[in-house]
Formats: sequence, structure tokens, C-alpha cells
Amino acid sequence: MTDAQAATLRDVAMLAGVHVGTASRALSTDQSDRVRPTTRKRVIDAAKQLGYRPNAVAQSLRKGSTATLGVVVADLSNPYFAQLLRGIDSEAQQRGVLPLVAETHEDPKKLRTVMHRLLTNRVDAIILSAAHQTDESFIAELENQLPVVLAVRTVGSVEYPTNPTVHRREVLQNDVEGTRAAVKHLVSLGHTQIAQLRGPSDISSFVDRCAGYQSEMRRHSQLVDVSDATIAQASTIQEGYRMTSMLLSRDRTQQPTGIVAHNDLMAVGALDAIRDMGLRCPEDVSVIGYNDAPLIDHVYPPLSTIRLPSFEIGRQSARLAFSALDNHITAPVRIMLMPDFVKRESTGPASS
Amino acid sequence: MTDAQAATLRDVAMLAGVHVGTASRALSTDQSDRVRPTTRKRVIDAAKQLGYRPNAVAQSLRKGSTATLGVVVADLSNPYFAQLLRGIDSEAQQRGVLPLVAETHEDPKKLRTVMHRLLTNRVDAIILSAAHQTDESFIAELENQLPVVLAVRTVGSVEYPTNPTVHRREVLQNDVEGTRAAVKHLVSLGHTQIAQLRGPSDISSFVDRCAGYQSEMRRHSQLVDVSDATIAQASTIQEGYRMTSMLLSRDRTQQPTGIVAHNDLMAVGALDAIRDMGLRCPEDVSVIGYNDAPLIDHVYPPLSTIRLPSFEIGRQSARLAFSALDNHITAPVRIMLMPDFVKRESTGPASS
DNA sequence: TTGAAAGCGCTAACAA
DNA sequence: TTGTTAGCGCTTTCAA
Repeated sequence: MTDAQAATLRDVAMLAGVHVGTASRALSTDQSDRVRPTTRKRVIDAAKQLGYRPNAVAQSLRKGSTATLGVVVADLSNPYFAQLLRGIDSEAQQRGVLPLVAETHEDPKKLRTVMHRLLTNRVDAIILSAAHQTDESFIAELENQLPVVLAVRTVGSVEYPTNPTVHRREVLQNDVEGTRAAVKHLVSLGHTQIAQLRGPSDISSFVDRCAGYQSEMRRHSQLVDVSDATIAQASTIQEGYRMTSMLLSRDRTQQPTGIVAHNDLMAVGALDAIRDMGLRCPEDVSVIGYNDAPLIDHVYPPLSTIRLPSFEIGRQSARLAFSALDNHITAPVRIMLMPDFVKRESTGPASS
Repeated sequence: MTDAQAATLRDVAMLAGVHVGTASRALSTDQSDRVRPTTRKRVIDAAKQLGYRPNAVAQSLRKGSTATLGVVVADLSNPYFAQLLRGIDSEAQQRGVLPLVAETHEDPKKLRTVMHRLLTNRVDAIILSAAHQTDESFIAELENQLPVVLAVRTVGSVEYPTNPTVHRREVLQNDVEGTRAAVKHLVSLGHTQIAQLRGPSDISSFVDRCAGYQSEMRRHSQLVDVSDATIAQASTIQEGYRMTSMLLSRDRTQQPTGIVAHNDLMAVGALDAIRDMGLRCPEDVSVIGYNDAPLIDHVYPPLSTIRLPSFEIGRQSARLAFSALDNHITAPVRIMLMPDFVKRESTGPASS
């Protein structure tokens, strides 16, 4: 398939009748004024004529940086990923930086493998949106090899957003306020028996969503938390279904009329379970999700949920990474964005 | 953030007391038997002690290949992408190849930009799943720079799967048979007035879905095609809604009782329109989508659709790319996979 | 303003 | 089995 060898800078220089060093300067953005305009034109013409394309590999080797950014997510099929990457790319593109994406499948071992690959490829920095609580020391090691930005998830609990203990570079969304808003919404609809569906507690988002839920529950004396003690193995439809089925097969007085799921998929499982138990949503049980995934406004009934500002998180993460690269700053930063509550039809007045 | 300089092969060689060439051989997979076992052990120990990580950039420059594969899609948020990439990665990983993903947003100009980036980064091959009909000559140019595999979409119409005119390397899914199956299903339910919702005709998938639809329609003398002449600007919920609204506001005799949408999103738009017109699905109008997107089994009513074998397309595409790389084969290949029809609740007997 | 030359880190052909 | 050497394509310092 491959035809002629690609033209190198040597070829361009020869055609233009200059030395390769001169050609390099002529074609560079920041040094091109150190070459006579007429010469520069000759070089540029020669390059065009030969279809010259600089070899990024050689540039990287020489410069010691690759203009490349690792993006690590747990699950490529999680819809927030596309938005996150677009946010990242919106910053990366103007800088001429190429994002390399990798997936961990929520597997700490895979995270290490993937990081290995990325480091071998000499990415300039990493945006990590797949951290588990147990990865803390691994990430710390990583951080003194290259700039790391934690996106969406962090390590350790945020607990309260005003907590000033900031350890590293991270761009988060306020999970605590997110589930708080969910509980507040249920309170405003007159619900008193409420339960949460907890996602895996080795992921900071779920830890904080749990914290937000519980702290808001405590604020209202009329509320009773009928959550089950179990935690989902994975934040899937199946687990949401399983947990909700258990909740709804209890004695009537122990059943929730409002459910706060830690993500949309578990909420969808809850909707299925409610229907299968012969109950109706929202007449008998209200359900709230988290993320505002695509099509989640088209499930039945359309799901009330919390919208994650993924694009913005991506943008800010990339900015943070680049500023670390430019300023060699080592100071910790935490950017905390606010989620939006989105009211749809899966929530309604409490049943009496 | 960056601490000590990363150890190079020189450092390893010095610590092991051997020459850098020997160290290189000791650490390589295919040449390591050309070095004495005891020496090799010394080198490996030294590498471990220094935390040596080979510099892929230097390797690439020297070897003339980057162990890198460009993956170009139109839309990262299209759920089939994650599966496609996983299929690709399942092959790439064992080969030590890193996929670089890029997005075109269905913009031919962006396609060119993105390819430029990828070529500058010297990817070894490209899997392109974002081709438009107008990109034919551009792709032809590309093909004599590096191996290109077209995935999911091709250029030009497949028309009939038995058509032997094969131009290049491609892994497709049989769109013609897909929509045929959809029409057959509606026929079996007694529908006679049927319409399709056409996606943009600069994309081969939609051209073929249209061809499959029309050819199957012609096979049944009782059928009447009441499709509108318009074609969607984009395959979105909004366009599906708009087109269906038009269809359903016609005189009763010109209305479809069965709708074949060219993808799931347009089908969802159709469901919305049907409801807003005061009609019911499937009692009044049946709807079939295409892709089997996540959550599409949870819209209301759960959508009958055609499942796209994205993972398998990814796998085969990667294989094709690698075999092109290994054998320097230039022979055209077309792999055509079959889609599955998935019956759910959006299709039912024709209304009388 | 331009040329010369070194060298980024690695592999592989050749010699010993 | 190991050492030596050249050089992948580029940028950048130093001279001229």
C-alpha cells in the first residue's frame, strides 16, 4: 500500500537549496523570523511541492515532549465520556495536543497496565477519570513522574465541599450537593420514607453521593431513611433492579416512597422493579437518577436526574494539565463544579 | 511535578556493566536469546532497579513504525463507538498497539484535519468509520500512504451484497439485509402501508438501508410505500419527530401503519411524534429502529430494532489492518457481517 | 542570516 | 556472545 517514502526535512532543504537547520527554522512557528523572508518562501514552497509533513516522532524525541495527553476512563460506553473527551479536546486542539484514550473497566490492575502503556508512550500529562479509593499511593507515585489531573472522581472523600484539605490537581463535580438536591426535591413533594441506591464505595463519586444524601436526610426531622445496608456491586440496571426489589418486598411501613439512585442506570433498574412489583412510578414510588445520560429523558417515565457537567470538567481538566506543564506548578488545585437538578416525570407527590 | 530524569537504556547498560547494544538485545523479545543468560539477568535486574521504561518515541523513530493505530469516528457519543473501539483494542492490545481515536463530527473538512494529525503522528494504519460519499478520492490518496480499513461505512453503495465490485479493505454490516428484515417483520404482522425515515444520503449505511427497504418493498405486491420524499438532515430525534409528524398529518389513506427508521434516534423521534398526535405505538403505528443502542430497550415502548455487531466489526477491522501491515497485501477485502433483528414492543399487528 | 554539528534514545548491521 | 557504529528525522546551540 505504501508508495513513495514520505519526504523528510532533508529533502525539503535540498530542494530549497538550504541547510536542513535553516529549513527547520523556516518552517517553525517561533523561529521563522530568524530567516530571510525570501529563503523562507523557498523552503515553504519546497515543502508544499514535496507534500512535506513533519515527523512528530522525531520532533518528540528531540524536544523531549510528545504533545500528547493521556485520558483514562473506566468505561468508554459511559456516555459522560464522550462529553468529557470533547471538553478536553476543545483545549487540546488549539495547542496541537493529541489525546490518547484508554479504558480500565474499573479494574485497578488494568489501570496500572494502561498507565504503563501511556508512560512508555511518553504522554506529557494524564487526565484520570477512573480512580478507585485504593489507587491513592499509585497515583501519588505517578504524580512525580508527570502531571496528573483527577477528573470527576478523586481519591478519598470530599465529604464537605468547604473542606480545605486539598491534596492534588482535580476537577470535580459536587456530588454532595447533587444528592442533597435530590433529597430536597423529594422533601418538597412530601416524601418522608426515602432510600438511596448506593454505588460501589471504592469510587469517590458514590462515597460523596452517599454523604450528601445522608447529611440532607439528617436535616429534616420528619424523614426516615429506609435504605438497605447493601451496596451495589456495580452501578448497573441489574443491581438497581435487585436492590429495589428487596426494598419493595419489605413490610409496607419500611418501604420507601422516594428513591435516590446513585446513577441513571440503577434508577432504570428501579423503574423496572417498581413496574414488576405492580406499582407505579411516580404515583407509588418516585425515582431520581444521576448523570442525565442520553435517552434517559425517553425511558418510561422520563427520569428526574442530576446533570453532570462533563464537557466543562473536561475543559477545565485539560487547562489544569497544560498550566501544570507550562508553569511547572506543583501546587494543589481543586475545581468543584455544580451539578443541575433536572425535573422530569419520575418524581411526584408522595403517596399517602 | 517531574522528579528525576527517567532512566535510559544507557543507564541500564552502565549499571549492568555491558554495552548499550547488549542491553537492548537482552531486553528485546526476539533477540534476547542472542545474549548469555547470566548477562541477560544482570541487565534485567539493572532495568528493574532503575525502574527503566523503554522510550517508545525513540523506538518508533528507529524502527520506522509507531505501534499505533488511528481510529476515526464521526461521533464519539454514538454508542456503537465504544463497542467498536473495544473490538479494535482486543486485537491491538496483544500486539502492543495503541489506538489513537479522533472524531470528525460528520464534517469532511474535519476529517481532513484529523487525518493530518494522525499522519503527522505516524500511525501505522487507520480504521475509518466516518466516511462520507464525497470522501472517495481523499481516501484513495490516503490509501497509498498507509493501510486504511473502512469500518461500518464505506464509500459508494453496496447495493446488493452479492455485487462483486470490491474496491478496498472494509468491514461492514449488511445494511441491505437489515432493513429487509425490518420490512419482512412488518409484512408478517399484516402491515401494508409502510414508510421509511431516511438518514443522510452521503453516508453509505443510509444509502444501503434505503436500498434494502425499497427492494424488499417491491417484492410484496400488496405493499404500498408511503414514505415522504424528504431525507433527514441528520439522524437525530428531532428529525425523526419532524418527518413522522408530516407523515401522520396526511390523509388517512396516505398514512403508514409501520415505520422503518434508519436508526434508533430517529425511531425515538417517531415514537414522540406518534404520541403527540394522539396515536399509540404499536396499536396504531409500529416503529422499528436500527443499531440497538443502550437504553433503547427502556424507551416507551421498548423499541424493535436491528442490532449492529460493533465489537465484531472492530475486531475484524483491526485484524485486517494488521494483516495489511504484516503482509504488505494490497488486495481488496470486504467482510460483511449480518445484523440481527430484535423484536420488542414497538411493533405489533397492523391496525385495521 | 545561514551553516555545521551534536544528539534526543534506541535498534540493527557488522565486526570482533 | 558482545562491542562498535551508524543513523532514524528533527531542533538547537554555536560559529561563521
